[in-house]
Amino acid sequence: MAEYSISQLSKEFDVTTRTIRHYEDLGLITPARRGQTRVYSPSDRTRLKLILRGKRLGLSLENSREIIDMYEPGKTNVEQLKKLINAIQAQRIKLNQQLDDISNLLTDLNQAEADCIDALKSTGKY
Amino acid sequence: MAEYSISQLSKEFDVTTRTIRHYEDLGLITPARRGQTRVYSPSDRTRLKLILRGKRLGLSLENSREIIDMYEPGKTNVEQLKKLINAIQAQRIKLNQQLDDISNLLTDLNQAEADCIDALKSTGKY
DNA sequence: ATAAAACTTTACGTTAACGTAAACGTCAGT
DNA sequence: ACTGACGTTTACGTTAACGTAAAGTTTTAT
Repeated sequence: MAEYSISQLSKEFDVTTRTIRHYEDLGLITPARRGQTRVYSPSDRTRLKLILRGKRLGLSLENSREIIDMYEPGKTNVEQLKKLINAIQAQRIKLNQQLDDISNLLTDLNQAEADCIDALKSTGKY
Repeated sequence: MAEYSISQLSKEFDVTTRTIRHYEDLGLITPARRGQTRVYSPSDRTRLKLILRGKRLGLSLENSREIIDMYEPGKTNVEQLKKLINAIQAQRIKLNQQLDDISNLLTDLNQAEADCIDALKSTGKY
């Protein structure tokens, strides 16, 4: 089964069809058509997956597109490649910052939780 | 120096004063006033810091407020505490998902970069 | 004391990322 | 032939998170 309908993908990734069409409007996915109906390939599905992952990371759709386009072919231009490498560097920095933030936040959450539990215990209701 | 002006904070964290006032509008920070002028305490500063960290992690301001409020006092109600613990659990799950996403994305970026460099090498211009 | 810098409030504008509704085509099942 | 389920386009609406004036006050520097 190397094909998907829009509602299949919408169910699989738990997004609305409107959302998927929106991504197409922005040129993030360009499914084939059978008549008027959209037909999604595994590659289209992967792109959607990457977009959603980007979303979870707080990337803009524009930003996601840039990253996703890195994996595509036709990037033979030297200047393009150098720009991509720079973009990757920048992205890596952001991600490492995020890792740091998450680590800190998790620590904070642990502390907050411990405080909560202590408070509960002291009520004798835990 | 246990005080900060709005522009001091705006410079330190590289956000506009408008942004800081916006957070106040939403009830995220409530600085004291000297006359009409806002005066920020170290605690206010910390709240701002936490908000901005939340932003980097893709949290909404509302979401950030909930988390930040966890560290504050006056949460003596048992039900409140249980709700907080649940919220913390949910947040932890999201963060772990993010960790996973970042790890995957970093791997992808490394691969993309390697491909770029290979492509550059083959042009003999690297 | 006068200009520049920093503060204030009020309020309309903007962008991203969709939601929502209307109005219509197409095909499977009864 | 009719009813749903699924698909389509077009287009206006909405929310979050500020931006961007405008118009005024207060503080600081020269």
